[in-house]
Amino acid sequence: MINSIETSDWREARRRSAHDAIIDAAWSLVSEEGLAGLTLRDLAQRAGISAPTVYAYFDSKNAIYDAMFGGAAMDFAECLAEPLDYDDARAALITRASRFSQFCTDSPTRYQLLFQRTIPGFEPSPESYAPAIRALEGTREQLALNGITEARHVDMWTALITGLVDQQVSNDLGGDRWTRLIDESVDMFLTHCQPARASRKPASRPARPKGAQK
Amino acid sequence: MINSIETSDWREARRRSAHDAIIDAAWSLVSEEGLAGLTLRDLAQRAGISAPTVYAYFDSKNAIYDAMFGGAAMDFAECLAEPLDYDDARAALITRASRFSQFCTDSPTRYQLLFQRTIPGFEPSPESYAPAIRALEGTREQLALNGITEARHVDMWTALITGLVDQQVSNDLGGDRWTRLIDESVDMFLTHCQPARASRKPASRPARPKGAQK
DNA sequence: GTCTATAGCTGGATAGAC
DNA sequence: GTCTATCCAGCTATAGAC
Repeated sequence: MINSIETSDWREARRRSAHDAIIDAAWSLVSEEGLAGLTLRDLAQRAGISAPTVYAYFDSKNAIYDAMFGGAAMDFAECLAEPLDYDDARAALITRASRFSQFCTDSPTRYQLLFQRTIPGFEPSPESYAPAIRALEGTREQLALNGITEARHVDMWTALITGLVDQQVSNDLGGDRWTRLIDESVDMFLTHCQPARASRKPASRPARPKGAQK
Repeated sequence: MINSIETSDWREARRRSAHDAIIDAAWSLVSEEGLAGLTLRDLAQRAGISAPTVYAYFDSKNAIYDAMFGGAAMDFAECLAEPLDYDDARAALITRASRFSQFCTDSPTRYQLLFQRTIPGFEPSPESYAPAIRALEGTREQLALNGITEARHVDMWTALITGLVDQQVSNDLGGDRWTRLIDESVDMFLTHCQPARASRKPASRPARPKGAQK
């Protein structure tokens, strides 16, 4: 990608690409067999290497899960960090919720890994977890732009949106039975939480014209 | 329990109690080791029998999960079926949501088994699943008593409540960070969904004075 | 770094005596 | 129905040659 790299970076790049190839194979595998269905043998076969070779890149099976988690968390943060329409705080909030929903329904396996802790002995490392925290911070800022700052309202928001997504993923995969309710749900939420605002579309934006997202 | 039972019922009763003892041991085990941590060896040890003896009562490991699921589903339906205050539809709805929440947070493992399908090869049998359907029907009726009949509003309700519970179970086990938001969330929901009603407390109940539950 | 071979373990399920 | 003994499959992870 970048011109003029040194010899040691060469090796590093090669190693990194093999590393990534294994993770790609892992995603491909779990998308078919489920998260718990990941085995080193199958993974190695799909990656075109032998099982022990995997250990040249990862210390353990959980290290593979952690790398998957870390990558997914970064994708997640990136997905939500893309610029929004700052002229309409409400529209931006809906967009954000839709992106979250889209991200989750795009890959239920990824959703399961990131948001439902279901793998027996696995806990993500703090490094892998960090981007997810950044994303929540972004949510908080986005809500603040809508005049919502109370902690309990932020909690209501996360419950509302994850509830919709969870129902969608659990009970209507591939459909839109719940995700299509995002608009109305956000309306309901804003009408309830926005303090002294009668109509839905805010006439004046609350402070801060830039820098909401990353 | 009942007087004058026949000899064949004796045997049946004994068998049933052994059956139940195994399921009890299974719940005890998964509450410590997690749902995926259930193994026939550990289960047998906790039940005070040998591993193969388990097969005298269950055809397979999944049959054990199914029995657990069935019992939990019946408890669930029963929990929600207890009589409510029919004088105040809104209060009854809140009570129902609180019971659901309580039921789920009482035993996260049971919640996981019933509502998050996370066990690799396991699908509950229709018989085991039936009570859960009954319970959802009860929810629908309870919502109808609040004047809420549109399908999309029923879906919004389930998403809202499961969202709160899910966040509670996932991120604040043992606390009440999200469950304490039930009241306010129900208010928000009713204010949004109740068609032509300005105030929260309905002056007149919509039809049907009895038979909401069960 | 990559392989073959295999250790070491744990799991579900079965055989057959009692 | 209950046991002991065992089978067989699958897994993660390591050893050691190349």
